[in-house]
Amino acid sequence: MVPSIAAASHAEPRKRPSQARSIAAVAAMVEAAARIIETRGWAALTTNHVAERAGFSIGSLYQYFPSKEALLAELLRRERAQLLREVRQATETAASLAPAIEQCIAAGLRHQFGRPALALALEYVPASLAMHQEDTVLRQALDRQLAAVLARHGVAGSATLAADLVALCRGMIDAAALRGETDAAALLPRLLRAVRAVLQPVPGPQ
Amino acid sequence: MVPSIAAASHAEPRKRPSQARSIAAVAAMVEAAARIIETRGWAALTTNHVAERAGFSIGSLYQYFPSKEALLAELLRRERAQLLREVRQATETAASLAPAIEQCIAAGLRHQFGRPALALALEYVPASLAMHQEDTVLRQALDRQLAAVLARHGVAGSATLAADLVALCRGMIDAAALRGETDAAALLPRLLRAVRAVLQPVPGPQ
Amino acid sequence: MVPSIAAASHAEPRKRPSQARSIAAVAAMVEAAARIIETRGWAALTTNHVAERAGFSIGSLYQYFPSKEALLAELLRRERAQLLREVRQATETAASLAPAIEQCIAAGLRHQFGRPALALALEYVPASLAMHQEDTVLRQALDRQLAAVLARHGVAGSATLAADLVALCRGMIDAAALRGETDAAALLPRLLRAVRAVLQPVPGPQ
Amino acid sequence: MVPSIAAASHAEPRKRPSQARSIAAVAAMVEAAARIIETRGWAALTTNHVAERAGFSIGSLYQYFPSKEALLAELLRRERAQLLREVRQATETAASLAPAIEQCIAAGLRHQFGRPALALALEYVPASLAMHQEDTVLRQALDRQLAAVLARHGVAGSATLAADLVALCRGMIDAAALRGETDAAALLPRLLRAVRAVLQPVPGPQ
DNA sequence: TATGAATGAGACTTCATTCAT
DNA sequence: AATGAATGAAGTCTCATTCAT
Repeated sequence: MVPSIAAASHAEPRKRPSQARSIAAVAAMVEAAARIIETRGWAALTTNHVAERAGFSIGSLYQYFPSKEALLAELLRRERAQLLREVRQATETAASLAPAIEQCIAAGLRHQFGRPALALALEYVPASLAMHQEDTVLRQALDRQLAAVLARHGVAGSATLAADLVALCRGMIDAAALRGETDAAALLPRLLRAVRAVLQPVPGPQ
Repeated sequence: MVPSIAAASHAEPRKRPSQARSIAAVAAMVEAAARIIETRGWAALTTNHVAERAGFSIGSLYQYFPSKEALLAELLRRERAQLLREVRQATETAASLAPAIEQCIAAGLRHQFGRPALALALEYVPASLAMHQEDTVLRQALDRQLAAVLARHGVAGSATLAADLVALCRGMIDAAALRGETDAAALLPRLLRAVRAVLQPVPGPQ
Repeated sequence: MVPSIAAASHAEPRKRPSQARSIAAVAAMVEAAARIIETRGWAALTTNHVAERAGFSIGSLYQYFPSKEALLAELLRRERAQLLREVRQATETAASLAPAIEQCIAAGLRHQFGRPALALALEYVPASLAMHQEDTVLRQALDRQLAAVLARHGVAGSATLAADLVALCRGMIDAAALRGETDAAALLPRLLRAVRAVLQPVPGPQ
Repeated sequence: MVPSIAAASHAEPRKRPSQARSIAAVAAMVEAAARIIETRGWAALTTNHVAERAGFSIGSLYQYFPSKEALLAELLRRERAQLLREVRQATETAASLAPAIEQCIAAGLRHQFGRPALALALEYVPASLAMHQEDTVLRQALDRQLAAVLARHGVAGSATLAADLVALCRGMIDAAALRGETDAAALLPRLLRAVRAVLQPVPGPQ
């Protein structure tokens, strides 16, 4: 009856926390989850463990989240929201395409290398219907964000191109992180080069 | 949420199967696991289920694999070995760099779109120490393979560049698969363009 | 996710037990459940407790029953089947209506006073969809059984009448048990009298 | 399966409500409980749910009732008191035995078919020591009520007979309700006939 | 060697009840 | 008096793994 990830309609936190205490509690639990994933991996992420690390009882956790999955979804949102915000800001403030791109990539790197273990783990969220939807939504938001910048600056075919560029960067960043690279500064020029190259008009044959 | 994988001491099959029957048994179990992952996801991959689908008893499964993790490792090896083999062949038979690259990418696409659900799922293997090591080894093998081609054809800085190229392709392919793209032919030119662009000598700032 | 009685499709035991050991295991668990209900009430009927009393691990219990509810359904069936069997035999062997009725009532009394606490408790099965259906089916079977006898012996309006007679007896027997009466012999004549009276042709006014 | 009711020391409301507000609060909570049982069954009857439906905080509920069980006991009393009152009135105003009986039965039918789901559910109160005592007391009160009428009208052996008559009616009414019968008018003559038949002097064997 | 019944730690979740505010 | 956040014991159920046959 319980387990296996029920296709849940409850990937939302249980209370729109209105009071300061509630907000703090939710934040504490999400952060506890983040730290466990970071330090001990998905396998150690049990609801009891999260509650304990957050300094609450298990009952309290379930007062704020209807399920383990909802907690995870919230964590995913929290992390991705941060990235999305930075990307949005970059695309809105940059004067032209080049710096916009550059700042987006920088944001991506900050996101990945700020808490590398966490960021990497969140790319591999245990699949489940609800989580997958959440994930899809957030990925699309990022793709759209970039597509908009490209379009605004007159780049053609932007939707697919944007998705490819995001995917390409993500692939390179994740692989670097997976190999244990910790130097974002060393990665940045490689990313920039790749992205610029792909954005270059295709040289005609010959 | 995720059936935790008890950390097993070795991720090797229990016996170098000497008899034809053993080889067939191992293959049947690995394939059963693959089919379950493909059709019903990680959550449904229980050892009992695998044994049943393979037409064996659970006891027999544990005669061939010391742990669930070892079974997974074998599956991962099987899949990646196939890709490695094709890539090696491509790099060895191709006359020059361009067709070598092209055939590598084609191999990657075949691998991903041959059994898309499986390939995608295997990028999200529930992390664990042993699996992670296995995964690392196989990724490095691929990276080295490509680095060798690049070096042979006089491309400088080949190690990092190779890793980046592999990562870039993997990122784009996975993202496409995740979005539900099923048309490898449509993806190929985008990959080729990206790889070629990155391989192009950097235009001087002039 | 777990609790509250999920409207289960699984009120059937998990294995049609084919081997002697399985049959014994199922029987042991059902009987353990019966004894717990008898001695300590519904509240003490936990799956862990049942398994322990049956001398099995909790895992084994779930190998034979897909849910707590299925175990209960099996117990209900076991008990009611016994009653149904006796009633069927009574109705088939009795030469005329009077002894048929008499033997049915005697069967009812045996059933109730054989294991009074259990019989009483089973009249108050915690409602749930699956259990309720099971219960309904078994009640109807009993009603139909009696209706058939009545019809065979030329009593008109038998369906409703039979249901009423069964209900009337059940009410009297349960109430007696609830009051702590333990003397079936004292109850039998009262039941007989009531049933005969109701079966008597209605005396015309005047 | 059944939310176990912690054995509470007393099943009395916490205060003889002296103020109008208290009386209203108690009534609101009891009615909320009734409605939940009616509409969503025993499984949904949680104290938090009751408090919410009644428009109070869970803390307030525990100011008026020492335990969930006390709340249930109060509900049981409320429902049975209503029935008892009607029965008492019937027995006190009726001129002779026949109409007294008739009105008692009518009261029983009103009680059952007025709020059928509730009345039926209350016959299946999750057993517990305190509730069982409460239930016993109320059943006895009803039995005594009827025994008194019988005695007053010169029917011999009234105590047991009364108990049997009550039980018989209860059995028939509950079974009808359980089968989904909703027509009290159709049930009344069957009940009357049964009761009258049982009250008839036993015909000599002749 | 093969079988599959048995194990049991441990996961998720609920809900009656308390108590600081 | 009222609130509702917090508690935590306890319940159901799963699944990797073992071992007697």
